[in-house]
Amino acid sequence: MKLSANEEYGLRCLVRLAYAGFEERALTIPEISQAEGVSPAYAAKILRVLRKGGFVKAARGKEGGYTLARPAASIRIGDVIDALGGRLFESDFCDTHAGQAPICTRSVDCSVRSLWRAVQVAVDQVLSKTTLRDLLQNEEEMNSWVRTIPGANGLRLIQ
Amino acid sequence: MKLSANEEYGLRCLVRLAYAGFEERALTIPEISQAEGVSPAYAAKILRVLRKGGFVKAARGKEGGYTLARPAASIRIGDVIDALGGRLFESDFCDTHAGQAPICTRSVDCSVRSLWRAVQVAVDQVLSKTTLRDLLQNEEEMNSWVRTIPGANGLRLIQ
DNA sequence: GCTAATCTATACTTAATAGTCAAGATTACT
DNA sequence: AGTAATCTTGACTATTAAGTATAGATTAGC
Ligand code: FES
Ligand code: FES
Repeated sequence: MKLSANEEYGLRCLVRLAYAGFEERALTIPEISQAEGVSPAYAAKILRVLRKGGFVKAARGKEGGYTLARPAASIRIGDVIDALGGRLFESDFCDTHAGQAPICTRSVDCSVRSLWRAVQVAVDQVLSKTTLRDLLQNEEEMNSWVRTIPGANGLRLIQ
Repeated sequence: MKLSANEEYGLRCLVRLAYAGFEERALTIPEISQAEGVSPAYAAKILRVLRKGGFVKAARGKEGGYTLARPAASIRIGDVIDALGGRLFESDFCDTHAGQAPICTRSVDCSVRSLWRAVQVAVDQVLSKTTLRDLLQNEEEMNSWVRTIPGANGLRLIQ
């Protein structure tokens, strides 16, 4: 249960593009790569995923670069994370368990599955209510915003 | 953001041991391996992690096998998952970002970090309130139980 | 003490993810 | 048309996670 490298860097690239969008500015791979501290080749690979997911668009040639494909407020972070790293608990998760025969406690009636589903729902509750626009604020503002997510209102971010 | 194989199988092994505990029975590696549909060698590897985490204890020799190290009600699933697969967002996560120089949007003031923290809190809210004892019920019972978790009360398990 | 059943430890192989490289395609500018 | 800046693609290598193999240690029962 780890964030993948794609998720970590991909989201950060998107945020950076969103900021650049304020000034109607496209960012090139070298710019993004340097800003995020990853190699240009790797940045390119990540940007490709984001492009195929429909979150950014690219312009080639001189004066080219990447921009958001649509307004930050209409980009759900949940969708972004799905594109970059898949879901924690896919709906076919239990079809692909290792063994064939005596799967789980009681096959079709499994409390563990219920737990995983609950965790996925908890994650989705945060990620599907957050848009890229929401990430364009400083950490403190973001902390208080997160507390307003319905269903997650008990969240204590300060440990 | 995927469940690791360790997490998936490790938790299932624990649940099985908990059921066996009802009858004061130890389970051997061959038994567990067959029940969960993984190789004996792999089951052994997973059981070792669980043992080192203090969740199960092993008895060697004839009549040996694994049993829970303590009552199911005192085994928090959050702790189990931590031992099996680490946390989504470790506290030093942002210290270990790739590049050195211009980390994240504004280094010490990062909205992305706040979001990851919120996701981690959401996950913990489910996992730290669930004990192994809670998993010893059927799926339907488990579903309704999960809905009672404070802060997660908006959870809809049926999609 | 011997044996068979059991766990334990470490090393090894395979598969998946992370990250790099190089050749090609597009565009703006002159 | 030529050139330099840019994205695009697929193949490659490196690192980590998943899974296997093997030899050793412990215990119960005879
Ligand atoms: S049936 Fe998939 S976790 Fe139990
Ligand atoms: S500082 Fe770590 S995600 Fe921004």
